[in-house]
Parts: sequence; structure tokens; C-alpha cells
Amino acid sequence: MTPPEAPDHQTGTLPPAVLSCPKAAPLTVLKTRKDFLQAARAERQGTSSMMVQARKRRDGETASGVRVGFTCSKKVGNAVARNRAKRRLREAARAILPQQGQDGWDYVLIGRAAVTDKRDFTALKGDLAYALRKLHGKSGSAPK
RNA sequence: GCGGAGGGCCGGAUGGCCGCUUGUGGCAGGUGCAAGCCUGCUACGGGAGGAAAGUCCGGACUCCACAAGACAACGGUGCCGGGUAACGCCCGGCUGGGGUAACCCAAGGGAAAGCGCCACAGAAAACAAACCUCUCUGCGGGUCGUUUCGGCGGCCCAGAAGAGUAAGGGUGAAACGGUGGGGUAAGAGCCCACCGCGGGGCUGGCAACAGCACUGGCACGGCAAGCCCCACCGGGAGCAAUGCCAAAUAGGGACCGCGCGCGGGGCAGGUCGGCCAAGGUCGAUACCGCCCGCAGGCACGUCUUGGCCCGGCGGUCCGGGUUGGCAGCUAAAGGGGCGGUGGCAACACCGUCUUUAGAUGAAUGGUCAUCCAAGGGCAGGUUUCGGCCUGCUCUGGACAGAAUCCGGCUUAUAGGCCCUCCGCGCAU
RNA sequence: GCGGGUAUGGUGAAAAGGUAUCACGGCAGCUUCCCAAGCUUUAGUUACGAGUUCGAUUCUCGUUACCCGCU
Repeated sequence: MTPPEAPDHQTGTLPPAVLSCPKAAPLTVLKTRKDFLQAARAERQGTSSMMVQARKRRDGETASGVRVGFTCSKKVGNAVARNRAKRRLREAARAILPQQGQDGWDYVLIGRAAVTDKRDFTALKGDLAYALRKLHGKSGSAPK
């Protein structure tokens, strides 16, 4: 494999992120098409290995905790490639989101062709953490 | 040893940590009279493929339709025999083609039932002839030789006439049997030999077909993955089928039929009365009676009957709403191993052992380490200069993911293992 | 998942076994002082691979891509 181009934002160098989020935020999975469409209209942040969309739910919605969905379109590849990309995204979300996700938000992780499968796993997790930091910083500075 | 042919098998391994899903058991909580259901935790067990793929065939199963099957239409299959639940699949055989061979390929019913097509080229493209040439005979002309000057002979020409013409005709994918010989003026299955073809016959075979001798004397172009004919098969749709529960929405629209019954609303009309010659116009259309203190009840008559619309009941179609849950849902014409019997085989039967994913934004994994294949680089050794061995290091794992299930086919596939056979070379 | 359909220049379409055609567009040239219009010219593996046939866009089989319907 070609040496992975230096990740633009190396995650190993940054100090442990602010772990102020409430621990044990239950992770549930997005299942309905409507949720995905709403998330797609919200803030997004791309990284080299994935695209992350994040949306803060409105008060009227009954869902609670951190919710997350995964999308891999046909552009990612055949069924085997799509499934593997989704599994790696799911593992990354399981490792990162309970600490760095915020309660009451929906996240959608979108896989990219070839990169999501091939990227080193720690770098993959770093990408997700970087994207979450950017998204939360953005929304915090500009309240709706 | 090199090259090749056929068949079968495998489709990385082990471990640590963290997860997903499902089944069973236990515990806790919630709910309920209870059975039970839901949620969480926990223990143990199960958890992708040879193609899970393409969705190309065949079935199981469910619903719909028709029921008695058949015909028609449409679609499919197509050498013969066998296997199978069935098949367009498999096995064996036949025929033709390819290969030195092992072996491979295959398209394989019917073109003397009928229709259609065969571009260009070519004389002619389907039924047999016409056309051009060819040969001979005598006639005419030219020229050469010879001459006893009358002619004679050779060659050529075009012309017209007669006779013979089944051979030849640059083309084309395909041209009216082929090769050789005889024969002839030139030719011709005109005759002969061999080959091909047709015919009926005999023998072998269940059959496709093969062999044999006889005979005919050539009469039969190709295309049916063109229409078609013949034989056989097929009703349609598909688990997002289908059934149930919950929730939500609507109490719809169109058409047809029934009923016009109790009760109700409306319209026209009717009835009664007034005016009016008649059309018409105005008004009324309710109460009365009996029992009874009231509430209320009862019966009859008058109000006639009848019509239309809404409304009512039944049917068909359309529209609208919900995209939740449960069942179907995984043990079946099952698969595999071993042994036996029958069969050339596919396969069948018997015995015995073993195995068995059920997810639904869709699980069956993520990550790390070591090893094993494989490839590259460097160094050293060796060599028959093709390579081989050792060490270090780097890269790095083919095609591909169940979705109702099963039998096939097709397509994709790194690398490896095993068995049988053929040809060539060397050695013995 | 189950079931159906399509593929021809850049785009949209014809061609019904016998030389691939039409319109718009593109390139180049002519015309014009320049532009437009007009005229001339040019470019296709008929999605791909096999088969049937003398001959395939057409008939048959497979592959690929795209589109549509079904709770």
C-alpha cells in the first residue's frame, strides 16, 4: 500500500478532548428515511475518510440521547465494500461518540470509496473526533 | 524432464481485547387477578458462499382465475435412449467437425406440405431453359503454296444456311454429381472403374444409426436462431405472495340492482277552498275523534294512490390514509461421511453416523500480535546460466455478503493440493 | 428482495437481413468590411463478447451500464 499521506490533522498530538459530556449517553441508531434527510440539510464536515453530518434535535422530538446513522452509497463499491465501510464507521462511532458526542444530537457518517476501508483505524477515529470538534465549535459560536 | 488433456478438493491459521445477532436457562425491574408480555444483566450454544452473484431455467409454497378435459391463441423445447419431483439440467450412445494423441466442440426434427428471401457480380440464383462460344457440312471472300492454268491443298475472315450440342463461359458464399479412362466431327453417365447421391431390401441395435449386397443412371442448391409444419411441455402472479393485530385517515366519489316498508327532510304534483271561460294564479295541506286529572297511550277514518332527489340495504370500480408489529421463517423432493445392493454411468434403494444463520437503515464483525501462502528489493553461496539455496527487509491476502426455500445453468475467481491419461525427449 | 424495460455521431430519433440515415449541435473552409443567415466539408468498433448466416444495427445466447414498477 502507498504510505498514507500525512493526515492533515494528526489526532495523536491534540490533548484529550474535553470530556465534559455526560457519560453513558445511550447510542441509538437512526432508522427512518426522514431522519437522514433532516440530517443531510444540517451542518456537515468532510474529512479524508468520511463525511459527518450533525443536527441538534428540536425540543418537540421525543428521541433522547445520541443518535447515529451510517450511509454508504453505491459509489463506495459492491456489497462487500459497503458493508466493511459501515462496520468500520460503526466501530469508530462506538469508540468516539459516547465521549465526544453531545446529548440531543443526530449524527450521520457517510463512507467514502476506498479510503474508509483502507485508512488506518486510529487515523479513522481521529478524523471523526476532528469533525465533531469542528461541528460543535461552529454551532456553539453561531446559535440558531 | 518438458509440453498437454480430463476430473476432484481447498478458498488462510491460531490467540488476546472490545462488540453485534439469535436460541435456551437464570436473575432483577415494570405491567397484569393470572397466564403471560416488555426491558436490562448474565451463563452456555449457533452465526455467509463455492459461487451467497446474475436472476437464465425447473420445482416447493401462497393467493387469484378456471374447473371436465380438450381446442384455439401465445410462449418454450427439439438426434436417440436413460436418470430425476421437474427442467432448457445430468449420464450413456449416434452423427458431423477439430487435434499426432489423451480429448474437445456442437449446431443436430422436417426444405419431394406450402409461402418467402438469396444484395453485388454473373449468361443464368432455382427450373429449367434462353444467351455467348464450340464442332461439322456445303456456299462466299481473302491470302500463301503448287499447277498440266481447269483446278488442288493449307491458313484466315466475316457473312448467311443447315445439323450436332447434358462439355466450356472472367462471376459468386453457393452454378444442375467428382476424378480417371474410353468414345466422338466436337461433345455428353453416351459407356466403364472408384467415390458421392437416390431407392427399396437384408443383418445388427429398444432407438438415433451402422454394415452388406442389389439397383437406378443423376432425378433432389442454401436459409427453418424467416414464416411455417410435426412432436412434446406450459393457467396467471409472486414471500414487498398471503393471513392477522395495532395505529391513523375517511365515514368519501361513480355506476348498477333492491326497496320504496316504520320513521324523517325536500321538490314537483295531487287534494281542498277563493278568483277565473280556459291556461293559470292565490291560500291551506293540518288536525279531528275516543280514553284520561296530567304525562301519555290507543284505534279507526279523513289526509288518496303514485313520481323524482337525498337518505337506507346489497354489489362492482375508483379515491384517500398507514409504511409499525406478528405469523409466513427456516427440518427439507435436505446436505455430507462410511458401508452394502443394482446399474457402463447419471442415479436409485438400504443401513449407520453427523450437520442444520434467520437479519430487516439489514447481524455474522473491529483491532492487535505471531505464523502460513504470494510478490519485490538487498547481500552471500551455487549453477547445466534457465535457475536454485540461505539470511535480512518491505509489501501484502482472489472473486465476492444470505434476505422464502430447494435442484440446475451461466458468469467472476489470487494461489495451492490430489488422481487419471496423452505426446515428445533422455536413461534403463 | 421480486419482477420488467432500454442501449445507434455530442444530443434527440430512423433504419424490419444486403453501402448505417435525418434534424439540431461541434470543427474547418467559402461568402461578408464584421456578425448573423446561407453554401461546402468533416467526425460512428450501432454498449461489449460469442453464435446462426455468404452477409447481423436487425435473429439467438451471455456480459455490462442505466431506467421503471411492487410492502
